[in-house]
Amino acid sequence: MPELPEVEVCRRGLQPEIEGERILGAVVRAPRLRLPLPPTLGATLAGQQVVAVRRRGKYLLLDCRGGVGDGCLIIHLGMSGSLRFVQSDKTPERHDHVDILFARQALRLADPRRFGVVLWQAAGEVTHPLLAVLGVEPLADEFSGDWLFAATRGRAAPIKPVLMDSHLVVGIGNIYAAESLFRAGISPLRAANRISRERYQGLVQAIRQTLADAIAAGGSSIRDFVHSDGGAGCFQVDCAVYGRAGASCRRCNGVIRQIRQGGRSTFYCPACQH
DNA sequence: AAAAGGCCCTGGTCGC
DNA sequence: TGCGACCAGGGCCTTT
Repeated sequence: MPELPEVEVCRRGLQPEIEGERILGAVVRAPRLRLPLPPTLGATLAGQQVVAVRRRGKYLLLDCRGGVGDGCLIIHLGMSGSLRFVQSDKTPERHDHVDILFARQALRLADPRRFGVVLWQAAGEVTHPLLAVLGVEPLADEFSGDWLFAATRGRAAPIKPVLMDSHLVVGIGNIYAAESLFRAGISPLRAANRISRERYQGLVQAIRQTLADAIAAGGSSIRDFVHSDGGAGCFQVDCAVYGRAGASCRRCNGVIRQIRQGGRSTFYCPACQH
């Protein structure tokens, strides 16, 4: 499932291909994903030039200029979304919901589970509600141990679901939350407001390193996919704890445990994480 | 305000 | 072999 690193790698793959290019139109084959698709997307995008490819959290933002009016195409890949370039006349498969048409190729969105989002935001409007509520970027300077310590005062919930709260910090999903906590030696069960400032500094470093490693791994594995949501769903092919229930911890040889938090699986090493 | 649970969706896996 | 139960999971929503 695409978390921040996957989306960032996707952005980097898209940028050289479409920045500065003109959109000829769009084909929309599904009425809705997580949200209804803009019914007039093709007409809105026709003639637009892509002037920038940005990322905010797990959202891809394609800034556009020209056409019927400037704006931004907002794409979220949900859990199972992927983008790839195809020849425009290539027969779409069952879950190929949207094509963005360029002169030499089409950018095709597939999303079997339909948790993704494609929206158009006209320029000049207030920040889209989906983006307005997002927290800080974990790779930005602002995201520091001091900041996270301060932000978690009064949060009695376990640290793992707190890390996954996109209103606090964006882009950290189930996999990287588990991996980062393992790297930092912090139990996913520990209350967020019972972690010291010093340990938060270590956690922030662990998060940054985990995300950076995954981006690096993903950047080296791109082929024709702009983004691949392949089996493991994470570029960090070599997860230390995620998906390893019952296996032995690589640090202490203890047994990796799987529990449920907030309806979601959590993997951790009870011996290494406190 | 925070926290917990439900819901959306499809494909893969597992037990009978 | 077929079928139903269950799981995966981001992010919204509602309820407490």
